[in-house]
Amino acid sequence: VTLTDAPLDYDPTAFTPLAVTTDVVLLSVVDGAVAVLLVKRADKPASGAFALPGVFVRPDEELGGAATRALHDKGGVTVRARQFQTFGSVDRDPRMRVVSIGYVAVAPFATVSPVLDDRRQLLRIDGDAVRGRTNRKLALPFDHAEIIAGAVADLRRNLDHSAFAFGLLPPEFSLRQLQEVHEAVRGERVNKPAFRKRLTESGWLEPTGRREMDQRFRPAELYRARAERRA
Amino acid sequence: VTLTDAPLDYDPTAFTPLAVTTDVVLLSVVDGAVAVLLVKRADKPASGAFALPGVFVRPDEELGGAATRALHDKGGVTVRARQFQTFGSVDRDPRMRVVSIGYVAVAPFATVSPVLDDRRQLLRIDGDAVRGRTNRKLALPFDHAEIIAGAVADLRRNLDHSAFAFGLLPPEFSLRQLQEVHEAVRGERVNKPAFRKRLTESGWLEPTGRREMDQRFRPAELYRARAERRA
DNA sequence: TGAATAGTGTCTTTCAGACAATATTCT
DNA sequence: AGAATATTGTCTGAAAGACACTATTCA
Repeated sequence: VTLTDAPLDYDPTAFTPLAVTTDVVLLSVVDGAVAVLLVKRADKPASGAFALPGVFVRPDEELGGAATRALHDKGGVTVRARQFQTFGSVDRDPRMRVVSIGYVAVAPFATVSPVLDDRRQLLRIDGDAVRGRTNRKLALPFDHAEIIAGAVADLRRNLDHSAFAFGLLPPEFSLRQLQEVHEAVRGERVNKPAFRKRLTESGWLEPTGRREMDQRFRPAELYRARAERRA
Repeated sequence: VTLTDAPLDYDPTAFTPLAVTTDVVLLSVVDGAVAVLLVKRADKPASGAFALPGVFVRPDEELGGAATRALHDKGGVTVRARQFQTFGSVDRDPRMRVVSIGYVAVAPFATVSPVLDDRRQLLRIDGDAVRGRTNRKLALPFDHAEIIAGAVADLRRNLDHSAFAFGLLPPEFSLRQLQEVHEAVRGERVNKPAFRKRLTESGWLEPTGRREMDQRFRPAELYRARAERRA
């Protein structure tokens, strides 16, 4: 079915197709701070500027598939993404009207680091701003700053309600690492005993029996995330 | 700027415009149950069936504006709507590819009741299903059942975190009414003293000094929602 | 043995649920 | 007075923060 011979609904004059994209915010924690994967744009507008990986949604492609494709083809990373908000201001793209469906994904630094180069960077988020390699505040094209802020807010909201946060860590991790991730995302320190008690009794964690290696002092127990929550 | 002479991005073959709509889920509480405003469709497909009020987004129209227009023109109600999720399965509309941005709104029954007639009905939500006038489960067109379920879940999540729930009540209300609304949305009873203490100390409520009238027994104090939260 | 971090115990505060008592209004 | 509901008080248990203590590892 093409667009032109489709039956019309209600008000025939109101129906004009729009450009639809997905933009993906891949978040990670680097040195105790939340960071976002940005890709240097090859094309106009804003060519050469760092921006979120995004693609136009194809007519026969699911929205989640488009998000995965954006992250894979432009970001070089293959992880699951979750829809969080849609951005569609009339003037958000200078070329034309573009509605962008925002997706958020998380990954441990080790998963992202192999693909980083001149064109792909994992940049620290400092409050509302993204800071570049030289610690300068980056001006992002379109409304990508707003999209990133929305993704971080979404991650913060869902940190406790889901297993989402484990995606920021390697498969095996210590409770200290988990706490550092929580502190980085929430932007504040948390109480150690309370955090440990809450998490170990949450049913999400499974002890591996292994411990940290190459530590200078007492090594920590390692845990992994359970696929299914358990009592 | 028209779509055809716009500059191309990255992969030129990937860019085809899609139809974009907003569908609005207006929720209210009727007789202790959550209900949704549905409108009888005038056009194909599924003409004559009850469905969510929705419109195609115009090229020069904000998304929120399209949601307001859908609710106003098709629903006959003028209230603020909030974006909650975007639905875009390839086959969700039999005519063609349509991406729909879901909005949720709330209103007291008294606001909606004047516009109800044969074509516009406020129907009770029972678990996952919508029940019609004759208490029969209604089969909704497209993925509107899924959209409604998403809106209810969103309302439930945000019941405490925002002033959103006050929109389900008239400007002045008693604590008992407020508790009934919370119970209807959450689908379970709540503890009365705890609820009262939590709400009265939340900073959202302002006593009006007035009380209920036309009650057979002791009248309850009336409150109104504060625009700004206060200590 | 000491440095440094992992992990635990205890006290206190806060908050919500359970239950019941008191207060108010109308018939 | 009595019915019926509004409002409040008290007890209890769960959970988190503050603080400090014990345990473990390596240099």
